[in-house]
Amino acid sequence: MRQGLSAKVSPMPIAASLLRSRVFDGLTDAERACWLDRGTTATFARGQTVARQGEPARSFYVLESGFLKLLQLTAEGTELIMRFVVPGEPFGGVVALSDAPYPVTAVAVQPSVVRTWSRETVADLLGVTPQVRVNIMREMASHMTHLLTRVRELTTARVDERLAHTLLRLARQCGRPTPDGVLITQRLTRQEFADLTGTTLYTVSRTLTKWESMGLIETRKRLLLLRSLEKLERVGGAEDE
Amino acid sequence: MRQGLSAKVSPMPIAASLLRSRVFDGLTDAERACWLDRGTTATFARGQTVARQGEPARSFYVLESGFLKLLQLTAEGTELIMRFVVPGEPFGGVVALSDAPYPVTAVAVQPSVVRTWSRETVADLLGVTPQVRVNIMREMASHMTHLLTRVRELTTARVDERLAHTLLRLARQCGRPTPDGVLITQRLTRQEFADLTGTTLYTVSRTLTKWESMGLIETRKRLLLLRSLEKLERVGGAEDE
DNA sequence: CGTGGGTTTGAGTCGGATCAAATCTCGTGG
DNA sequence: CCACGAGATTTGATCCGACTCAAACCCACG
Repeated sequence: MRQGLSAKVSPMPIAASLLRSRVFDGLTDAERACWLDRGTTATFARGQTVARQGEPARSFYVLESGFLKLLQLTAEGTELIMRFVVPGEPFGGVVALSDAPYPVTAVAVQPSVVRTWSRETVADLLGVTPQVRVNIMREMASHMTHLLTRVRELTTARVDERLAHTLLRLARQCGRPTPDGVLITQRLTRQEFADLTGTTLYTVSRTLTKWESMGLIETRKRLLLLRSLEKLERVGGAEDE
Repeated sequence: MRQGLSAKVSPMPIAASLLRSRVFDGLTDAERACWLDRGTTATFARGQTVARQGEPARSFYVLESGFLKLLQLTAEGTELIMRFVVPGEPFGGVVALSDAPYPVTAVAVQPSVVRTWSRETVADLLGVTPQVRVNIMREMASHMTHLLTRVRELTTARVDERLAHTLLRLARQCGRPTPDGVLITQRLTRQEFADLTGTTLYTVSRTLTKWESMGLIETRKRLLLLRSLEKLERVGGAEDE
């Protein structure tokens, strides 16, 4: 049923992204090792589902490598991307600690390796290293804040402004600096930008084209290059050309 | 001043809302009493601000009596209501446990009494009763889920549908059953409904008027009476007349 | 009574969704 | 290595929901 679980499971790899993950802040090396030991890894191909919205939460995850999107599906099937997950980031924590169904679906955008802990294992390990609970809460608090500003933007800001913020957020999360600006290191479709911003792919296309002609951004081999973060930040109020 | 739980009648119910608050689930009576002891109460008149968005978080709160709204302000001054707080509900918990500025402003809609714990006191008490941390996380998880569905609704649903959901949520939070339907026990202005739904007071007015003429709702002395929750739930897809 | 906050209602406008179609890209297999 | 086809993107034309502005109205209150 869950396609993802057919993925292969291996015990050995030591992922650097896990070691420096902020969920393990404040732990000793031994404690970190203990967490890693007790988790299993699973790999997912592009498009596979790691966890499904509405299912009872069975596991806590940290992404080792790859790239995931967390999304909500509407009744009509439109998908809305809540956020992306980059290596080192946890997900499913919300519910490994309270008990509720997963609030979102996690899908691999790139081939991904995920470290997994069962509910019981987490409960067990938290007994030994309660600091992790605090770290997870910190993550939650930060997502909460993001969601709040997103709700605010959705009701007050124009599409242009929201798209600009989406790009800036992506730049922060998976951008690489280059001489000409910040390159977003993921190939995202117009549709995905739209799902992320809460608009349609057509509007995204038009807007990006406009910005490209204004020299704000540039598309290089399917990747987006932001030439000026400052100017992007100012989009919204000052729409002229 | 604060005494054991062995019942003592007083004109002001002594924090009954606090005793049954879900933040204190799983605690013994003694532990609850301990929390209550260490908190101080403060009262706020209608319109006063309890905590301000952006300020460093100094306290954790539980509402004893009254009614609060948590809102975000935009640069232009538009306010957007994130949620209401009814007696027994905590707020500011997000940040008493991580450390970030308050993500929202809390304003008293009705004269309110608030129990307050300082950051340090909370840290102290959590050492003794760690269960409270879990309870707070459960609250956070539930708000998170609400925010997620709200974000989804804002991008996909029509105003009618969103307003209907707003009313249903209010009914759940502060509704009282009557023979004719559920009465929302707070006098909210059209503007507040709008701030809550992410629309304008004009659209709210038109929509409510329409629903009233359809017999879905009714205004009684400034309060809103929902005559049929079921029909309200079906609004959105089925707009006809 | 007046006065002011809240509400209703009307008319006009526009951002952005929708639908349709042409064009581009790139991975794939021949 | 090239040509093909599926998916992605661009662009145009049209339409509608909901915001905006303006004005009248309704009440609760002193």
